[in-house]
Amino acid sequence: MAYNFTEIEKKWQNYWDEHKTFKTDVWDFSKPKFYALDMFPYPSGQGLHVGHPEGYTATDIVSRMKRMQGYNVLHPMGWDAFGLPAEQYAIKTGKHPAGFTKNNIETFKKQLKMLGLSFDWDKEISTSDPNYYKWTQWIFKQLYEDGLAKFVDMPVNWCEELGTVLANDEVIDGKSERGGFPVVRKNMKQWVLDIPSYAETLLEGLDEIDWPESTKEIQRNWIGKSIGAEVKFKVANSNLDFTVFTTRPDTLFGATYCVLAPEHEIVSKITTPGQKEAIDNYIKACSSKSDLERTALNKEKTGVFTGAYAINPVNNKEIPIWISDYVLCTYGTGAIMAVPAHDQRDYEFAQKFGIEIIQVLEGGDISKEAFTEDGTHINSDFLNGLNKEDAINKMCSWLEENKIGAKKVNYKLRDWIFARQRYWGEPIPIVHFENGMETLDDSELPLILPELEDYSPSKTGASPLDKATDWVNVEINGKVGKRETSTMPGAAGSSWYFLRYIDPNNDKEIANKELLKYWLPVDLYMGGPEHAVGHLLYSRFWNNYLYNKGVVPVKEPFAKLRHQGMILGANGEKMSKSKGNVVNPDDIVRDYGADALRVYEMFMGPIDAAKPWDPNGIEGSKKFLDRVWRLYAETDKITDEDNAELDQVYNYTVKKVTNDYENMEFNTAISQMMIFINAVYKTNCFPKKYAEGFLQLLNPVAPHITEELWNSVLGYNTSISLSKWPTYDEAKIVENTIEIPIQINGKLKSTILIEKDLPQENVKELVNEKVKDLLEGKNIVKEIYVPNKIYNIVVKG
RNA sequence: GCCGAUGUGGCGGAAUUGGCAGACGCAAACGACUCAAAAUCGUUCGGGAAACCAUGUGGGUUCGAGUCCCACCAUCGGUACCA
Repeated sequence: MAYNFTEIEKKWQNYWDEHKTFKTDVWDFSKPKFYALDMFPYPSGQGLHVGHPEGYTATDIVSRMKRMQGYNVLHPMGWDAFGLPAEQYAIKTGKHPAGFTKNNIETFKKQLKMLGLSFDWDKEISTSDPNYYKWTQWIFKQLYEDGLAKFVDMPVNWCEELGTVLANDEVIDGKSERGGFPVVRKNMKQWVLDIPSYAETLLEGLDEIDWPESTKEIQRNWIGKSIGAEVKFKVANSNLDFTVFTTRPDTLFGATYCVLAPEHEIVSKITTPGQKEAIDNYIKACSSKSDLERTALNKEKTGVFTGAYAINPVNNKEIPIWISDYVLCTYGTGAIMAVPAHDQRDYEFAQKFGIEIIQVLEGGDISKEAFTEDGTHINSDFLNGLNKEDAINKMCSWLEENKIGAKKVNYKLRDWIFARQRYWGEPIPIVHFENGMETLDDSELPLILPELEDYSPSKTGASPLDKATDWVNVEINGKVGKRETSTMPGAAGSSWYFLRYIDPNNDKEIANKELLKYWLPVDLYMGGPEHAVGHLLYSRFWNNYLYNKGVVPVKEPFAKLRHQGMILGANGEKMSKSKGNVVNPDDIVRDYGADALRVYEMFMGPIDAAKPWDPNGIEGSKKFLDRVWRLYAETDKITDEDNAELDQVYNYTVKKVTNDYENMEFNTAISQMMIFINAVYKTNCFPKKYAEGFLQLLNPVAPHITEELWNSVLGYNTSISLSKWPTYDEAKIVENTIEIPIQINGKLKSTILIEKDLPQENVKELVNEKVKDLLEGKNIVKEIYVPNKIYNIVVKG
């Protein structure tokens, strides 16, 4: 018989709600703490998809086990409620985003409760709640006062279709991450956060945290540290100069020209009259190119000679100055020295425009391509004979002595563009006056979003908030000003939400200091790998900043991070409506129950791997739960007697499941529980203490059925969720009789049963007797015995 | 191009980290129960008649390799003129 999961699951969900079973007393410092966090969802109108329960179940399993092991567990959930999709929907329907966001949250919450997740709902937060974004605004204010939030005129990623600027991580292949609309470079006055000033801190912090190595590597690449030198070049026949950045100062003798970015400020000053027209045309052509065009055209080098020459400081040779868009104004100094013999890009450029190529390193064939590896220096005066490392050091010293350059570290990491010309985000608490700007006083926070008739953005870069004239025009201390009308990006609210869960209703500070000290860092953070350089970098930045201010007690917010892999459709492709392979968790819960869904998603494979959904797989998981149910509720096997037959498998199961949960290897934990149940089916008597222990092991994965059996079969009237985690007896796990494989020349020929720790001589005797026939006429060269593991005989002839 | 990850039966995946490859589950086949089917309970289940051959391919180290080393191929992620 199959059990009535619909009834049972509802019953226990209500029980947990009514009894506040999972409410965390954050002030109880008597126990060790465990903070288990999920990346909070954006409450879209689509509701939950099957990917959500995967990560949430994983943290829920660990949370439930830790709770039973005596930890004080914080396991909260909330809503990343500001963002573009809600706004696009508001524009289309004219409805206020707050209204339908609230409805979406209700739907999400209902769906999450239906999955039996042990969240403490008293800690719930939403980023669009003024009581929450008051503190997002407060943090912004601190950043502004400390000079890390700046209002600057700079080229930004402008998406006309969305009517807003975008951060670098929101632009993929020259198109907007949301919607795939074209993105162009445009100069605008923008709010940016100075994340580059934290580049080194963010890089170093990666060494201290337990994160997937691949994710750390993505962050390292994104930060993009490179060590080199800056070198000053004088412009011939003028008193102007410019500075280049290079990682290969050792190749300076091979520099045969310089290239400036088209936007470089010195270009107009050095261009000779004869070259002016060509230069102006080139600059014009570059500025109208979109990012997409620039990247698409990167195969063929283009550029124009300025007519001016620079003086190579090491040998006073005059070398031509060109401009080209292969040099970016946003990296380094926007100017390079070009060494065509030893840089592939310079090589292509020099080949195309017939510029001299001077080899300064031995090796390679520079008639075909640049030689970019290490080698002995030649044609380089005082560097001759040195290798790369020594030559770099010697050149840097020389540059410093002669005051024409110095060692320099550069990072690819750019300012975080922090304003969006949109409605549905946190208002920036700044007022612009005739002469300057000011932040709002703390007492004025939260600065609440005004109501609007029309949420649509303009194509010109004006924010929808500009239309709220009553709100925009303010008078502060007798001065008349205008509010800042751009809003913060979605990643603002999510950069610190994990702090707020700890003390969600505090109206004096972002959270109580003592509580932060006890609860931080997050012990387990679970979410998709797609946030590697967005959210996961921004929140580390904010947390490091707040640490420096003494607001939070730890530098790194997330001590351990794990990713859940994507659940693919049954055909192995990404789920999508157009492919018709979408699995809806509501349907699965209705047809099989939440426990079966949880078991299946955890059993599918390693948590971080991408796995296809198999409709038969969910059946199999349900069958396993039915088997457990029948064993407990429909047989008389459970007795007070002992059963030595189950000692080994039971104790091993407790050990393995406990370790596997700890290591987040849920698929093998479930396998072991299946092995245990199979063993119990084969025997006549199921000792009650083992029956209890097994239910406790299964509880984190399948909380409803285990509560029900704990209560109705084992007769407890308290929740299994609050029971004490089972222990095991190591002595009972070790088997006394061991089957030893016998190999001849490394190939398995036979096996033999021996007593554990039998002396080698005795094993040798037994083995040789066993494979006597196979050894006939052969010379035994060597015998290898790995005690209690394997016996290998090497023979000849 | 560069950086990172992955590659094991018909399928999802195990393998105590160098020691019996294929645990557990799905699918399939057969049997029991049933008038019958479903459900359930058993049994079989990488290939090959066997010797043997099998963990993407080709080499290597080792008594012994899915696991370590070298070269390559494929798939997936990240990144892209970053000097």
